Amino acid sequence: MTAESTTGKRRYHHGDLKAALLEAAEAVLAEKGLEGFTLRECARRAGVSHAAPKHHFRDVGHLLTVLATLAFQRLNAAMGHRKSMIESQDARAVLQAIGEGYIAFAADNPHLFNLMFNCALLDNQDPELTAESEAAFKELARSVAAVRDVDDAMTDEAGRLDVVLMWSVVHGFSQLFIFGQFEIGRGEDESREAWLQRLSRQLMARLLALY
Amino acid sequence: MTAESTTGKRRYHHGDLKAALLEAAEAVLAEKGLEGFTLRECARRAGVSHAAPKHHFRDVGHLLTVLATLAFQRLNAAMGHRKSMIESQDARAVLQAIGEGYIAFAADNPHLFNLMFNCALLDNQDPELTAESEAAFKELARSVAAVRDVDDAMTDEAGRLDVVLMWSVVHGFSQLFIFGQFEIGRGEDESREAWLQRLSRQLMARLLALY
DNA sequence: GCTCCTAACTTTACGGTGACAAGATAAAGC
DNA sequence: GCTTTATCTTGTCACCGTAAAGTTAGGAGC
Repeated sequence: MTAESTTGKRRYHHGDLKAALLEAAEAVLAEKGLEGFTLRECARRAGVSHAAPKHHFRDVGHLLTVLATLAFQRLNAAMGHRKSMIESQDARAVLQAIGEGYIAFAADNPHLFNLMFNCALLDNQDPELTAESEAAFKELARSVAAVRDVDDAMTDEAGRLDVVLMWSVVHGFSQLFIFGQFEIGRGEDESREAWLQRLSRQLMARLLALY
Repeated sequence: MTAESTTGKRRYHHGDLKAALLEAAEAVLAEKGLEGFTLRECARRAGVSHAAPKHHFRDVGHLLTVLATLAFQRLNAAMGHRKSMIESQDARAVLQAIGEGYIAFAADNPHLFNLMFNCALLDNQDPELTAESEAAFKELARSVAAVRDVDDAMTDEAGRLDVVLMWSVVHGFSQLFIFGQFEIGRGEDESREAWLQRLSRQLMARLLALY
């Protein structure tokens, strides 16, 4: 792909700079966080000059918007994967899987999660971004509808409320977990991963007691 | 206090620059958001040179940490106020009031809420900040304990889970509401405030059905 | 009153940032 | 081969946070 990897010499034309910049951006985001994110650092890692990104992205907000769109795709994939992993496709089990998938994605990609839901630089009018974001929402709403045994959860007031509740729980938990607010109740002999898995499972189960 | 307000002339010594900077900081945060926040803009609004803040705050992170500490105090006050407003001190009514207070604060001060829970520049080791943050958490845990009719909600596993659930709901809802993710289900004839009030009330009521 | 000390603030400077304009280069089309 | 065009570089600008050094004013001791 990039000639550099084979010849070791830098070409004037990168080859696939757009993808390379997005990859670099995610790495920078993971290392430095949103406040430490800089476009120039991305360019540096991709091995190009500081002005090179301009040709592929309008500005830093545009790059982040595209990255967030990809992140939403991965969130959707994560939820879908969890859903496909369970044997019984019982509505309650599906909802549980969707919720755990949401939380697992957030815990695995805290920097991306933060980007998706807490970045003022994002262009929320961007059609591709909103499409992916709505897809995530609809996946969740569909699961709630199934548990309520209706076609569309958003048609009646009670259904809408349950979707809001469900989303709030998984989102709030993810956020607070990432921020480290729950560390108090963690046993010392338990790994962070195991603890998260247990907690998210219990949380969803408790919530399902409403039905 | 500041001589400027009475004489109209700028003094070399401000008088109460620390407070003035914090006030300016909140205004800047409200206008420009966290990504548009600059220390120099704060200094400008306080009518001092760009290096003046250095004497009162180590760096930009320190200023934001102090501001976040004040914000947590206000969150605690908001919850306490809601709690004091209800006539019956029934445990369920109290929990409902606490939750609604949390959400109301977030909706009224989205910029501060974002600062408190989504800013990597904050010094989470700061004792004053952690003290206020823990106070908020304890207020919530206490309300959950009362509903469960126990002294301390954090002693048993089920109690801890309910605290986590409760916090996740109010926090996640606040976050998503601020981000505008719930605009879909809003009637056009309803004001944003009335809608929020109704929604948060219903949300807490639905959650209380667990008990 | 005076002097001295020190905290509060200003000025100046440095490296880094995003955005923009203009120039250089290579790849692709004819 | 020649031209066109997209891609990338260099150079510049205003602005940022931080630091060092200089300036001012308020207060303590006399």
